[in-house]
Formats: sequence, structure tokens, C-alpha cells
Amino acid sequence: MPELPEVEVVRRGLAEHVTGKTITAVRVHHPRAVRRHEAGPADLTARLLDTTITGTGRRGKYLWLTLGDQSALVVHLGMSGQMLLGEVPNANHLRIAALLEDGTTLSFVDQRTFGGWMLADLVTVDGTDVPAPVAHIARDPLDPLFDRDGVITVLRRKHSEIKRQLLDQTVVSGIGNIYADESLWRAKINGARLASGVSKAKLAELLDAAAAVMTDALGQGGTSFDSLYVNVNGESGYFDRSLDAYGREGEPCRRCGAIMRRDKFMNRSSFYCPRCQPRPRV
DNA sequence: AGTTACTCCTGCGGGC
DNA sequence: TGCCCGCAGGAGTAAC
Repeated sequence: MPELPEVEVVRRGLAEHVTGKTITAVRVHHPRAVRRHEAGPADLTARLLDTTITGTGRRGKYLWLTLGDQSALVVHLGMSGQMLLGEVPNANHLRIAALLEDGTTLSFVDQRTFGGWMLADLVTVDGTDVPAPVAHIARDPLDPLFDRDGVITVLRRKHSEIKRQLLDQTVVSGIGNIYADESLWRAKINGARLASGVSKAKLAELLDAAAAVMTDALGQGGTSFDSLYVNVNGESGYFDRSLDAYGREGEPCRRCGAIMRRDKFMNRSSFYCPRCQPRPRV
């Protein structure tokens, strides 16, 4: 599941390999992959043709290629999206292919089709240029301009569970289910607690933990990475071994030894230590 | 207005 | 063996 570290790994790969190159052909193999491009597949391919990629950007889990005319190709990997250069190992999940001037192919592969491409204009939000569809997304914890105290103020007003807020990309971006559980474990907070009931100091700890765990994951290349190949479904992801909470149901807590538990929450799994992260009284 | 539930999608694994 | 169900989950949208 690509969250901030995995998306950043992809962005860096793209920055290195496609910046400065011109797109010479585009083919949309599956219309769903461009469903968020309002003007449709034909418009997207026509507008990408003969444009030059001038740079890359990312906020949270959104990434984009700037095209030099105040527009950008916005990419969201969704659950299983991959941006691949060169050979595509599983062509039946190929959704979009773009040919670059040097003969290489940039492919968007996406098994579950939650991700996609769209073209959008850049807009200035809070002093930073982002594509219009990303304007509502909050800064992520690795953004140099991330306002931790500002987020804490927002969280203190939320009458909603803290994990739900961690996953709300308009509050703080880049965090998905895995890194939410990891952050909560590091800060010793149960995700079912009300955000408004968590002290400012604890919220600061939590946001610092989120930044730290995602930095750690990024240092290990995300979950699994080889050049531009990101294996989103890979079992043996590099960072998997470093996970302290996610997927560890029934195993001993690495901090106190208590048996880790799993609860259903927001229709997804939450892994936590019942001793370090006691559930709130109902 | 703030918060929550629903929906999209595919492949895999468990149970019968 | 084969079928069905549940699960994985990011994020927009509908509904409370």
C-alpha cells in the first residue's frame, strides 16, 4: 500500500529518469485510470503529446510531473499503482503507457484501478504551487513547511477518533493505515481515543513519531524498491521487518512483551499493544 | 458545519 | 474441486 515513503521513492526515481524528457506518444489502455481527468482520455493523450517534463512534485500520497506551462500530470497510485520505466512484468494490469523521446516507456500499472492520471493547472496555496486537485490536501510531516503546532490545534478541536484524523488527508497527509498504526504504537496512543482528548504534548509526540517512522521507511527505500520498480504487493518488502505494530497480531509487543491485538476499526484493521496503548473507556 | 458511511476494484486465501 | 465470502484499503461523495 503506497503511503508517503513509497510515493516519495517513486517520485525520486521519476525525477532522476524522466526530467527534461519529452513525451512522444501516450496510450490509455483502461479508461478508469483517467476517470478523474474530466475532459476524458482523448484530451489527456492529446495534451500530453509533445510536452516536456520539467520536474516533479509530491504532497502526501499525490505525486506529479510538472510540464512547464503551469500545468502538471497528477498521479495517484491508489492501492496498487506503479510507475514503471522499461519492461512491464505484468502487462494485463497495464493501464497507461507513455513513450518518451529517448525510446523508454513510462507505464502506469495498477491491479485494483484505484489510482490514475489527470492533467491539471498549478495553483498557489499558502505560498506553494500545487496542482488544483491537490489544493485541499494538507502538508505532510516531511514537508519543510509542515506546521506541527497548527495541526495540533486542529486535532484538539476534533470530536473524532485520533486514528481517523491521522488518516484524514485534509488534516495531515501522507499517512495510511500502516504508518498510522506505527505512529500510534511509537507514541503509545490507542487510535480509538478521541483526538480532542489527547494532550498537546502527546499529539506532538504522535506527529513527531509519524515523521520519524516515515523517514525510517524512506531510508529503507519504502516497502520494496528496485530502481523504478516498486512492488506494492510484495510480501518481502524491506521495511516490513521494521514494522512494530502493523500485521503483528498475536506476537509480543517489542516494547513490553504483551500480546499484540487487532481490532476492526473504520472497516479496516488496527494493530496495537493492549498494555502500551490501552483502549479508552467507553 | 462537522463527522461518518458507502463505494469503487481485483486477487487471494479460508471455509464449506 | 469449486464456489462464496471476507479482506486488503485511498479518497471522493453521499448522507447523517
